[in-house]
Amino acid sequence: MRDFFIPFIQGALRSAGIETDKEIQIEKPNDKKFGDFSTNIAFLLAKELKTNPRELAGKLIGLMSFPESTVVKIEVAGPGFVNFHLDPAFVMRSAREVLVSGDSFGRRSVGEGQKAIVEYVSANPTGPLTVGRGRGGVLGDCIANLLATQGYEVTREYYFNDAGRQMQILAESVRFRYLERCGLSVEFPQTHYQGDYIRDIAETLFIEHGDELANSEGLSLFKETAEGIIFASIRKTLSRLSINHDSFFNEHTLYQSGDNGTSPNQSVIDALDAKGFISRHENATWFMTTRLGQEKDKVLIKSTGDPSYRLPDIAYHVTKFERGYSLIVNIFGADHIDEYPDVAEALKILGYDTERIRVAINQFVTTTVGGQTIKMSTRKGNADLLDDLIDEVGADATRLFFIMRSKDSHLNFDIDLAKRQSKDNPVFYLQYAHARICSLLRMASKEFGFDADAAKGDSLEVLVEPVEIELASALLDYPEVIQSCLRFLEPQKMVEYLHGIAELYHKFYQECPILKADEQMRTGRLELSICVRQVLRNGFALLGISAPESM
RNA sequence: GUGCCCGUAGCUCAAUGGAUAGAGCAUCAGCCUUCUAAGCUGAGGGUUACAGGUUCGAGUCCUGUCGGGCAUACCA
Repeated sequence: MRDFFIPFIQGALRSAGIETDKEIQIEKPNDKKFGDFSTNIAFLLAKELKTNPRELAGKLIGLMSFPESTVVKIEVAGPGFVNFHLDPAFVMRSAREVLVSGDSFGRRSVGEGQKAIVEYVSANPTGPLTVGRGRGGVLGDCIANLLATQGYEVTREYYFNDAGRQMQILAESVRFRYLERCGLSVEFPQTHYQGDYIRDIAETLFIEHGDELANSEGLSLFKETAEGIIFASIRKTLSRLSINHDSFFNEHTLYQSGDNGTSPNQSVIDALDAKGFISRHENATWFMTTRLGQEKDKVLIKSTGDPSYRLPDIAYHVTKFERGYSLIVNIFGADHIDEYPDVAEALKILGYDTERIRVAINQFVTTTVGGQTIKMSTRKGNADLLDDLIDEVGADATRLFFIMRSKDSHLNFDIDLAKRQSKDNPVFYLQYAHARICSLLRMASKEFGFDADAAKGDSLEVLVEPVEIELASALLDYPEVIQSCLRFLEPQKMVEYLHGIAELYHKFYQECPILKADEQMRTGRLELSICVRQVLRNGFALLGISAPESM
């Protein structure tokens, strides 16, 4: 809807002989007395034109003319806002687009022909997913969904490492538990994974092999078994939340030589070396980040000869560019906050355009039960598990709670609140609105033979109640909400928006009789209801929550 | 110590640099012989942690102070 105004404002600017590259901002005033839309363009230009905003605004509205029955009033208000008042019939006519576009309402083609990659979760298979990981997972998944609506060809990728030190500790942990299971007395180190799932894996091995592994020193069977079981459980947990990656990138491939005889890791070292950013001392290979103003250099290859996590991280990102992605989105937890800057610096040195990369860092999740905070740690085995959370509150509530807050804020996941099957739970509020419409349409079909699938929106224009106009106008904001979510990588704005739609619908439902109205009015209100249902459905799909037809 | 995030109603949180800072919960007062009351209407509740600055305009941007979280590894 905002786009509607742009050409007219540009036209007025041209007529006034004003050239500017300033972005024309259209906003929806909070207070309706300021019109349906407004622009602050006069403020933005007043300074460089050495005039006052009110005067400029007055001049501009004199140069704007809108088609019949679209904008009914333009006025200058306050210190220089230009406010537009729409013809309600224009709003209702426009709302037909929701019906016409259906499931693709809100879609755009701006990303057409471009590949985007979203990397999220990326937990190493050392244990079951914790609640904290879920937040990044849902955030990444929603961002991928949002990008897909804009025409991007989206890859959802999971990056993992099954070769590092943590996996070694995992294998040893399983072996200790296995030896215990064989009846041998061993001391389980505090540094190792304490969780019960280690015992379960050991039990699996014991059932399959009895105690015949007790004397072998090799760890590979322990590691492979653990990895297989844990990875399967991670993927199962994710799929419960409708998170399904289509690419799993194993860090190990970065160690293997390609066609040119060098590994991606080695290529990074060589390239950085050529630029003079590599030094070798103390038996290690260093990335000279001090040349970039940092306090210390960073180790890329340890004195053991193994790369530190930084090197494959850089090499991994190189592959994202080399695989042809024009948009690269990374979702990290706050604990990895120091990881990305070094990667970005290295990529810049190697000549890659880091502007294509967008990083979303989500803050931590604390869960509270009965007002008490649970601290989490995978190593100590007292983590609150994502699976347990889903068991308790359901997949829809889990997803919604994870994204209903800004990623920059700590999330306080109140399990008691989410568990309550009552109006306190925001997911019910949204879903109830959808179910209510479905029920209404079922009844309309039964009583009047109303065919929702055949509705074209021809009767929308008979609607004149303020709440009806407001609702239709709000529905038309949906495409812009998607763009806003992407601009800030904040799907939470969609939750807020849908909540507002649900609220307006409930109000409309309360104030306006639908099935009891005369035929024309009834049809118009049913059509508006279908529009609402469509926007809710589309929004729910982006957020990955279900749209129940009855509750 | 340094870097990043946060500090907004009793609680959990919103608010592209815009006009009188908004929702939900909780509290209080109303609305079902009427399409789903899992709903709606209304009321109370604020020096946006504090002090400066930038400008037509600051919760938002800049500087500093205080408070909380995270990170500061040859772990990932």
